Amino acid sequence: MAANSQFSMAVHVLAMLARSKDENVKSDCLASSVNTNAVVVRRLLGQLNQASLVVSQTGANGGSRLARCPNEINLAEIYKAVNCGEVFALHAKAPSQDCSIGKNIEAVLGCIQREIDKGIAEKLSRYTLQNVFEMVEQGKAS
Amino acid sequence: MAANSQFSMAVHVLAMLARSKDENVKSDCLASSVNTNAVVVRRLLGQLNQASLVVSQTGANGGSRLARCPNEINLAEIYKAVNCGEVFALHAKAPSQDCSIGKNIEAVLGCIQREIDKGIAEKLSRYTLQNVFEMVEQGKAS
DNA sequence: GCATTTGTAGCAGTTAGAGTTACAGAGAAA
DNA sequence: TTTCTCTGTAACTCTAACTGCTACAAATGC
Repeated sequence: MAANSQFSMAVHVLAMLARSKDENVKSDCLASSVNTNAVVVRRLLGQLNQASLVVSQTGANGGSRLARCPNEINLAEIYKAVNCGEVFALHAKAPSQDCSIGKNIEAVLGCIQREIDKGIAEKLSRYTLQNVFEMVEQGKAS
Repeated sequence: MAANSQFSMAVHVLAMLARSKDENVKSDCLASSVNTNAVVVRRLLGQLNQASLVVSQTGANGGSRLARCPNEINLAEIYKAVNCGEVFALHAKAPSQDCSIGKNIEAVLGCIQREIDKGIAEKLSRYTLQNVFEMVEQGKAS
């Protein structure tokens, strides 16, 4: 499966930023906690920046920080920021239009897909970054 | 993203089998409707067979058919049969254990992940293959 | 000016999946 | 029994996507 670990990495990074409050955190520092390369983190921060979740600053004493309070950011926003946003993909190649099923299956699946995606967003939106941060700090997983 | 179109293909194939009732359908026929290769379909049918959703027969007049009535098969089962079953992947490489966040984030994310996956399964289980088949036949997407 | 840090381009390595060919084995029908 | 038809599966290539890395321009504080 498309092991999309971008979301996990994003939550991890944002939790680090939540811990540092208004202080800028360098991509190097984030990268070593996530255990990856600083460039990978900066690419991710670029996406989070486009979604208005973080603010970055170049230059000496630069780095990134949250654009909003941790309790004003929910996981659905994060998911949306880093994901194409579909649980499952529709047909890679269009099915045969000569077949009654091939002709209509995509519309039906698309409809179901949207419903599931809405459900995911709804569930994720119940968690704020603040909630996650607190769970992590308390070392409890629920 | 991990464009996992296996689920779409599986529903497509199973809908074709639902249409053919107890008659065996050849992988060639399924492949041409899905617009892919027969071997790809047979690999998928192997997974569906392991999940007891279809029965296949080798030899002349062989092929595949549903193992159960279409109204006794729901989409959650199909999803489970072809998917690793996680919305998002956890960290590819374990995060730094020297960081309080790195140390606990995986447990927290794992917990959230399981909750979301349960939500997806719950929503998918509301649709039977029969429902999908009828929607496709009627050419309506809801 | 100088040191530091981001943003981003460009490249190599890895992985997952799709598509293809090939062939052994099962099973119906003559 | 032989033959014809299918499935199951292995092996290979191609492609797309992601990761990791180096490099460097531009921004910014001192």
